[in-house]
Amino acid sequence: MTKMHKENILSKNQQIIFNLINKSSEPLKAYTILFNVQKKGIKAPPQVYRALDKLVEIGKIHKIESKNAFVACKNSNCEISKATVFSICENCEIIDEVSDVKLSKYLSKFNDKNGMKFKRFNLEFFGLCKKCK
Amino acid sequence: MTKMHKENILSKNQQIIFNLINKSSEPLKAYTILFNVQKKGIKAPPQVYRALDKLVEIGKIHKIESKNAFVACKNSNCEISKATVFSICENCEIIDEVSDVKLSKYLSKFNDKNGMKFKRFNLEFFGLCKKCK
DNA sequence: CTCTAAAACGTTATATTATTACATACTGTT
DNA sequence: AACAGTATGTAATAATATAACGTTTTAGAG
Repeated sequence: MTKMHKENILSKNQQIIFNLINKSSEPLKAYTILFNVQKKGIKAPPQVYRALDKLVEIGKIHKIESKNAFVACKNSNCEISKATVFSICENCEIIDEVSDVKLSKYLSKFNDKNGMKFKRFNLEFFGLCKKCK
Repeated sequence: MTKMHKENILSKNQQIIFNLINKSSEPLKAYTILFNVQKKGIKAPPQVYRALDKLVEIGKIHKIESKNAFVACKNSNCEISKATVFSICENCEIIDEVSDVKLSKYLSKFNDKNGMKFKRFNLEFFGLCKKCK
């Protein structure tokens, strides 16, 4: 018998905000999201941040820390939400989630010299994308 | 003849702020820095942020993106300021710069499938440190 | 030395990002 | 129905960061 997964049905606000992020071609910032969902009744920052926190927690979206922006996870409902790798173009700011199993495994297995056991990591690569170089 | 290095003499504000960060046992946030250097005549946020930007640029300090905090570089005046790796304890928030040549080389050589050439990366590992686990 | 361009500085105001605090409502058990 | 846990709505405010000025200092070039 395979491991059961909780359905992770999204609440109303979570669904609205996830839909917006998911159909966006670029990472969205919290206040950009807020402006775009006000017509749907989400009027205040805490509503947005609470939904974002939850969506990050369950792996539906990721936060690009260096940009304070959020993207939908592209990796099959994100089994690897605890192991994120992004590529960021320093010119046009286009951001992609890097899916490299070898890299992810390598990093997931990494242990430092202080005997610290890592549960999670976030890696952000910067450079110039094809178009901008 | 060996390659010449610019001295990178710090300006007054840069030196004050670097000294503070360098002697701190933990990452410092911009406004914590501001409060701590007001007696030295640095009174406004832009003065702090400008110095921080410069110090990051020349590799004397690094920004921990997930914490909006700054630490002094521990790697011999930081030849590798474009390739940073940190370990962060999720409980006590202690942060260390990870110096693993193999890891750094592996990541520096990494190229993604979109033909993007990376110039820089930042990796943040999260877990529980020895004490907290 | 003097001129100049770049870097650094000082200051005010404001923009952007994120949280606290508290009251209310919904959801899924027992 | 009663309860616990999650989600919601709202107002206020905290924390982080930048814009836009004008001035001063620094480091080289001539």
